[in-house]
Amino acid sequence: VQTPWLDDTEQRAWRAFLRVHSQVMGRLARQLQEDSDLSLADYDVLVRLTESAAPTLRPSELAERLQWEQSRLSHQLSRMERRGLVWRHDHPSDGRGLVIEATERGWQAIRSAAPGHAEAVRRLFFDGVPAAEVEPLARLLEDVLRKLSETDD
Amino acid sequence: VQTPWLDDTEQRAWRAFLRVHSQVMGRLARQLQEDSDLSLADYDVLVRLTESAAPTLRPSELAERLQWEQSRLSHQLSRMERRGLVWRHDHPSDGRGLVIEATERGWQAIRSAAPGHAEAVRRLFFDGVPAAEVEPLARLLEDVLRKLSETDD
DNA sequence: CAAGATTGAGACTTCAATCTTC
DNA sequence: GAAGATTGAAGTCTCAATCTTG
Repeated sequence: VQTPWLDDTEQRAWRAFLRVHSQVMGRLARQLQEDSDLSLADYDVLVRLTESAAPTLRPSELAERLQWEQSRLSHQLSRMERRGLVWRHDHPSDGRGLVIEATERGWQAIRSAAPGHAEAVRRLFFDGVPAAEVEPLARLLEDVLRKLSETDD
Repeated sequence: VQTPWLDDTEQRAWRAFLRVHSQVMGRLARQLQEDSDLSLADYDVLVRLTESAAPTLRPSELAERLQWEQSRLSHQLSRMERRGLVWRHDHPSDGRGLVIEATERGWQAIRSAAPGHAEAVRRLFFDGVPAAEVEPLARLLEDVLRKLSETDD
């Protein structure tokens, strides 16, 4: 056990991390909304749904991939279904469950939104990162994730 | 102009960045709530308020430091005032404005919450980062921020 | 009773509209 | 009219409670 406080460099890194996240996400959200009438949550759901090998996913599986709570996903799917972006039908063999599918409208939305979104991520985030540091950064963040998955609290 | 897509390494880095943020923030929020009955938003407001050299801040100045919208801050201050964490009084010289101050209860809350929060940030984030990479990481993120501040969209 | 999923209430954020004082 | 700040409505997230089927 060490002193609880962050040292100056940690403080700088941590505050910069938080600011980068809020700045980039804020701008990405506005860009997506204006250009494609999608929220970031809509976008993430559609990405996971359409990048899946299978044509449909169960809510629990989708929640797992998004790392969302079931309840959050359920509310989100209700809103997206209302707007015609996804479908819910009964699971073919498990009467307790459902199966989620992107509608044609959902596919069109994600196909038309993806290039602009990816371009924005590159412009807002990666333009500030030297090419040679992208791989080390990915590694560092993946190491943090690995550490996190080993602890409960 | 290049291809709009992210390459594999960028994709890895970006997804890891998002996951680290949501994982860490989710756990920090639960820790703060359970140990100190504060939300992350409460915590951030109190930090800015109590780390200020002056005893009070105007809402616009506080919003600037938090990088929050005025409206968000106003709602947040209403909730915090209701719970006795901050005070709003009329600005001494500018009749349009206000001045915000942490109450004694607010000071106690932040003093008692800060060590546990800092410890959690270190454990959840920095334990996964080699000491020699903290400074380069801070630099990298600050460079991204600098780039961001130069662009509008 | 477990698992899969939804629901409703309450807290939080955003946007546009509003109010007051300079 | 512009600046400082608040308000209300609509959308979103979390938590606990609930419903249905295995």
